[in-house]
Amino acid sequence: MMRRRSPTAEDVARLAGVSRTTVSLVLNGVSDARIPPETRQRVLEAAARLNYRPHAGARHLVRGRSEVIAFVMRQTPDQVFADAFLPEVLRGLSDALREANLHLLLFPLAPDRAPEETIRLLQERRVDGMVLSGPRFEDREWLERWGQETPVVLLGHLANSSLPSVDVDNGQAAAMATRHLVRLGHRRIGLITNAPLSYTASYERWLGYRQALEEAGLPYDETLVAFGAFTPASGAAAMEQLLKLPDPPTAVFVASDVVAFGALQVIRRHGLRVPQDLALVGFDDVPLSAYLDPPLTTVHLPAEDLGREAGRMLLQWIREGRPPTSTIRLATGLVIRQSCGAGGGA
Amino acid sequence: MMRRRSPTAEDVARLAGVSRTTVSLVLNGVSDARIPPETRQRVLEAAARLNYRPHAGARHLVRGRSEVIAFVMRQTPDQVFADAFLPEVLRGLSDALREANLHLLLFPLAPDRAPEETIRLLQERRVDGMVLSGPRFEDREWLERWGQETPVVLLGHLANSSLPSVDVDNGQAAAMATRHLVRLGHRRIGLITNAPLSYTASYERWLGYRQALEEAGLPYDETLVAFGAFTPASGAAAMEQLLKLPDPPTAVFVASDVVAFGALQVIRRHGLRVPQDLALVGFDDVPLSAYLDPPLTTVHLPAEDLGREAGRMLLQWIREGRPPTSTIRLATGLVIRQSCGAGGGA
DNA sequence: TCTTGATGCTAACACGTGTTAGCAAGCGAT
DNA sequence: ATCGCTTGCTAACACGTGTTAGCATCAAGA
Repeated sequence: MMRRRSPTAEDVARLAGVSRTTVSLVLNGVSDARIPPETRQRVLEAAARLNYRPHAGARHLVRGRSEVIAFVMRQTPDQVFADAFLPEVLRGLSDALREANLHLLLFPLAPDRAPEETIRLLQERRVDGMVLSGPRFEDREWLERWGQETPVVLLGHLANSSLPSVDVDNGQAAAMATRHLVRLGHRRIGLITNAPLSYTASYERWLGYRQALEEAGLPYDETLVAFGAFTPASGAAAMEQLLKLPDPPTAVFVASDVVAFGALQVIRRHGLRVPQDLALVGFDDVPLSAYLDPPLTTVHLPAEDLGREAGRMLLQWIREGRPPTSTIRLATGLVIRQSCGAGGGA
Repeated sequence: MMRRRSPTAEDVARLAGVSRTTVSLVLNGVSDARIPPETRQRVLEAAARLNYRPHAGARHLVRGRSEVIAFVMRQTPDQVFADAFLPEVLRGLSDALREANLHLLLFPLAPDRAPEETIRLLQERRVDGMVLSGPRFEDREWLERWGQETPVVLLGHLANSSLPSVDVDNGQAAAMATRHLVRLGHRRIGLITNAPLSYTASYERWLGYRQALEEAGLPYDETLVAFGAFTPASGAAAMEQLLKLPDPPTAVFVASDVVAFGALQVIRRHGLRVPQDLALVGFDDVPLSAYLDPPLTTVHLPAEDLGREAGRMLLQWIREGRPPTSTIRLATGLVIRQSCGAGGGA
């Protein structure tokens, strides 16, 4: 197990019978250094024979670029839904970064912890950029400051922030989901939010819901709105509240699949059938919501695309040296299954 | 946006009125260098004032340690179940690594891609170790070779490999699940595997199932075994096959929750009730299986612990300089809900 | 024959840190 | 006065790479 020293450019140079400089010029393909093909060949062969790999640390030192992007996860462990998409997001992101030879360094940062420690580590690593997934309100200040020195892209939305971000078009999506219920003939349509309205995404979905009602000439009835908070349990409580109403809704848009799971449980406990007695539309298209009974009609969240777009924006910033001012809002689609009552094949 | 040069140890030295060596000695807390408290204080203050952070690349170069661990994800995007646990695993892993100041560098490596490219990157980065999640049979050779030079821990199991690994005790778990059904009085207990038996985990669960039957004096009936392959669709097909039997089982152990989702759908389509007509036990305890109808009784997979243990083993190898020969098998627990017919509160 | 310019290479510096060997000053003991 | 020992520091090297300036050699042109 003695860990032997890896070959250096010096070793390659010796084997090829040239100087280390020449090795560097050849391997980096410097074009204005006129190296004749035969020398080039000798160097390449020597490098291959020794299985030479340039030392990333040394390269970082001299080039000033670490070729590393930090991925900071800010969501709580109980925000299950966010978790469900993490792998997809990571795939999209690393896909986008691959072409630029950038790598992802992971920094879990639980929301109940102060960011100082993580900031320190980010600085030590001299990361070339950062993607923050699930920014929180309290993060605004340090993020803005950080953004002065290093490219940052937010995955999700942060109010009053000038940083570029990638998110789903929550308003459009929620309106689309609600419109779908309107089109199916419902007049009393409830809303269970995915989180308190202090969360931007939650607020935007609420706005979309209201907009769709307004378009349809339906009144906004406050009693038909209940608040979830990430978990199925919260969805169950919210649904209980709605079912207790003297005149309960005939359809509910639940702005999170996971929250909808709890809601669905409660509906069943009350002996009601979905969609006959109560129609349901969710949000997120969690991988397993297709396998509920009944399969959940829901808004599809393009997780991999979100990651990929975040990667693209970051690359753009890095390449051009200044932040793209834009904020990207990805459109979503409605996945019509059976919980809304419009489903085929039930 | 001009990216200004970060302060170096030299800058700190100048500000504190000492040499760079002294700065290094103070900041690294070298104990046998007798630095008087007041000098120490001056250096610390200067470092704080300049917000000095040592350059990780330079450190890597001189120390020979990158302080980075590679996390290689080998699972396919459609192995949904693996995805579901990734975030938890990552949390456990990075928790364990934090104390040693190690960080996680992510390498998605789709199973249909050759590993050479990734190997090259791992070598360039000079990672201090690696965790491979979801090793595949074809990976054995390069992994063994890699393990000669760098610490590796497998998350999951690889046949005929001498590398340390962390996995769930599949046999024990499957036996426990099957025993539970036996105890509930079932005599004809079916099995739907999570994957073809060529997968180690699948094979071990099959063995555990057989063992439990044998303990109970029940015959092993080949016709009661159907094969799933990761997806709900495969579970649906397998369950169709079992229900077509002249004398179908009264209970089925499905060795994967996700596969069980498909199976459950088919059961419902046949107009059968769970657990009254057919009892079901799953495997994995996917976050959402608690919200099925009925909630799924299942074997809990301690994902975060798996990650943490993998981290611990890796640290041990790094510290002691030689691989721990052991393979860790984490015990699991049965989460009794309602699909098995023993559940409370239904 | 001398100049010019291209060709094919290399010496040497820079990047920011950890670490070893050792230097100067002070001080007590011989 | 000399020796030895401690205290408090620093000079200098090493780590592996990218890059700039420049050095020989040779051929062609004046």
